[in-house]
Amino acid sequence: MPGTKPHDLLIFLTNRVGRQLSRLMLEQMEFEGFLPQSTHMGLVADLVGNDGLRQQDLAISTIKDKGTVARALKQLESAGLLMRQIDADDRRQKLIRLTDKGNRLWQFAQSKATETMVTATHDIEQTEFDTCIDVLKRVYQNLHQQLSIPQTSSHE
Amino acid sequence: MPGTKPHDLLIFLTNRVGRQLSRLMLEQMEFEGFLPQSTHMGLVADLVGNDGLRQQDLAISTIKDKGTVARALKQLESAGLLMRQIDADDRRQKLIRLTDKGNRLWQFAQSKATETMVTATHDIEQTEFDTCIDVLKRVYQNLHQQLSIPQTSSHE
DNA sequence: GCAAACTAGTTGCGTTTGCAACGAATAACC
DNA sequence: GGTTATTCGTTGCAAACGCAACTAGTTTGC
Repeated sequence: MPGTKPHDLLIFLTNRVGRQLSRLMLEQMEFEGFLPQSTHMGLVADLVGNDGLRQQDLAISTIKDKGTVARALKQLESAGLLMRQIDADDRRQKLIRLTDKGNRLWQFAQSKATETMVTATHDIEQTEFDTCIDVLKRVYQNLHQQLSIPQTSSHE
Repeated sequence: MPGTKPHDLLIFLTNRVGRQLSRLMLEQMEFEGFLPQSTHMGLVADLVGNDGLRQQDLAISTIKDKGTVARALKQLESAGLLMRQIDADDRRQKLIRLTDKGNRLWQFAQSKATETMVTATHDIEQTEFDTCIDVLKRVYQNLHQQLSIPQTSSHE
């Protein structure tokens, strides 16, 4: 990627590394008859240890359209990986909770991820890697607020 | 994203930050009547200062299917942003070169990217950011070899 | 020189995705 | 209390993507 200024690299590097990791990991990810996709795993990652999230929350954190989230959750539910329960306090929203099988999928994914990550980071020191993760987390947080706002409905 | 081990974060962080940056930047990217998409900009980024790449090369570096690349390049060509010229030495392959308009698109994109990147990195020190870029570059390189190999045709 | 194997790019097809329109439930306003 | 505005989730639709089959051009082996 020559000809780019440093700050331009981030958008291409994140997109490409993300796709690389997704492709390499997902091809090993068949779990009890279910073939998860990138979208599925992103949702599961947020749901681990976080019972009771709403679909809207997941759409915002994963930066996916709420329709996309709805469909992916439906598939995960059909596969028995999570449950969607209508909130009694506000019957519009559904509260989402991983099942035991969903949690096992997450454990399985973590074990499978190790090998790929060893290859990916074999020449990278731990402190450098940690800095990278930390920077990405902060970028994510900084942009998160930008992206959440657009609910300023255009009413004409 | 709680409940994750450090090395698991990379796949989700890269995918999410990549999508965040793509969405924020692309919505400002209309250029002389052309509305570029993430795939278009990824290709242009590789073509800047690199005349004569083949479609196959671009498919590998951007980690996209060659059909996807073919279609995106066709659109960029129609918009007058690049030219595809059949290689006289090997008439199967097409050599790709940005036009002046294509180079102007890149300049335009860089100018538009600045504001978003300032927001994204306002609380991040330059050295940290550089380390992050460097780590991502190395991860990209390490995985690149993994992904390029699959041409070991299964012949049975 | 010719047939088989291979490679670069294109195209058809099914899946995934984002956008927009919709229905149901709640909140806000008078 | 009833009307209007918002919000959450679903669904229709069109665009984009990956896979696989295909065409055309090149290389290999005899």
